[in-house]
Amino acid sequence: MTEPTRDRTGDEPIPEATVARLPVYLRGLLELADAGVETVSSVGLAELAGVNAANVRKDLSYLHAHGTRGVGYEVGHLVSEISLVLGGGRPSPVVIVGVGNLGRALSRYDGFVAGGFPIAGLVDADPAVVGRKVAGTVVRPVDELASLVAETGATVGIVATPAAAAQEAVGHLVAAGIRSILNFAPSVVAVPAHVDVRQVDLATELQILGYHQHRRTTGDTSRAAG
Amino acid sequence: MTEPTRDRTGDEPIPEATVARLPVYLRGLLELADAGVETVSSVGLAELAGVNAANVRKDLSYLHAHGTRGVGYEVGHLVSEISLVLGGGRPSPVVIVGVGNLGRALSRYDGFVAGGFPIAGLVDADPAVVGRKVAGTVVRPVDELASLVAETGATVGIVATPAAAAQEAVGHLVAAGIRSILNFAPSVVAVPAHVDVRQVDLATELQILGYHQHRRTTGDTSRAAG
DNA sequence: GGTGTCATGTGAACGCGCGCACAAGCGCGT
DNA sequence: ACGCGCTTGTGCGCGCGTTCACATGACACC
Repeated sequence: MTEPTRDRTGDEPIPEATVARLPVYLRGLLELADAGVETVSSVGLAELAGVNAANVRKDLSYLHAHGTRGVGYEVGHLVSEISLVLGGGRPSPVVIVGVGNLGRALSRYDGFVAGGFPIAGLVDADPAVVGRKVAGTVVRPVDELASLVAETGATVGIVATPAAAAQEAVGHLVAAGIRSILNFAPSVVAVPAHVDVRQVDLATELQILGYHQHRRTTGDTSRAAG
Repeated sequence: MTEPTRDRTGDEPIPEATVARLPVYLRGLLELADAGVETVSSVGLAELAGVNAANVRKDLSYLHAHGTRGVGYEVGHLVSEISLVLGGGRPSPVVIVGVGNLGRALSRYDGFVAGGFPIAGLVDADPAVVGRKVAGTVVRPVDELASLVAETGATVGIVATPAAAAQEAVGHLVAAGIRSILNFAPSVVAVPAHVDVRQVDLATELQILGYHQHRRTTGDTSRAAG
């Protein structure tokens, strides 16, 4: 086992692939909790999350969520443990930059609030949009971004601008003190080292699907089935 | 898992990681083409895409897009080559299931059409939504999904329903002959082996960001060594 | 026409992540 | 009390992906 420098309680570096699966586990666990289930095995959780059971066990071993041999894991304990690791235990208000079609949809998306990410405010560069009320929140101008972040304690920024404005939007967010950014604009943005950006590109996802489909139809050797 | 037995011209299996980068390259190349640039080096393209230059070269080596030593790659050639690999050369109409906030935003998203994915139609299970016109298209009931796919030749399905309805929506799409699905619902869905599903979960992305932020603030290594 | 400069293309090594398979351990029934 | 069955926890091997480093080769300039 490659043991990193330290093994302190609470801040071992969890592998990125594991972190990406934790939210999926959490969703399944919350469903189980709603259904009144109190314990779950790695196999059960694996099916719920669509991954391998050994993978689940290894993932959970990175947390302090030990299970009971012969029984399984306690659902409630796992929920609180994963929630703690992912969110630090408290909600992270989100600022959305760019109130176009996508920005409006995101501001109304229930999953954010449910997942501990309430909408702290909306910002747009277009004067025609500023001042309008969207999803119960008044859209504010870009130059109020810093004060908005300060007031609400927002820690996450969502960029939902056109591609051409994405880099500028990110710049504003960074200047306002935001260090976690979710970028929906189809544009590679540059950020300082201490800022974390995740890219969500809808068209890219479709193009990846397109590759596989194109591959299945043209390079299809299963045509004559052998 | 497809059989990597064959190595014919035109359908070598391109590594998944490479496929995921090709759309990013394509975006950068289109910008260059717009700017009138005719050739680009692997270093230039790497900066544009935010990846390593050697990675770019290896990625492009999987395509039939050979460059010229000492000069670089021809932008136009790369564009057509990547487009061909990703889309098969022709547009793939998209059917959107679920016309809630997200579905409406997606139906109006310009990037889809620009990327070769025109909206073929909208479908919803809610009778109150069916018949309404969204983004210039009339929402149709779920039971017309199969005929809609047949009429429009749609090849891709987007699921933008609540989580509880996602599995059913996927079932309808599969039954209608769709083999490429982009699922925005926060739910793991089961599909037959010949169907390809990509998951885009907004809340999950935020939670991953939350982990890193939580880690930076609590397990701050800049504190004291040892 | 020769030479220098530059960029491609690729061989090899490193690291990460995944999955198998097994040992360790807990609980329950007898 | 004891053994049996179930499940966790993990060591190990394999494959993918990334990156460095270098040889190959084309173009431009003189």
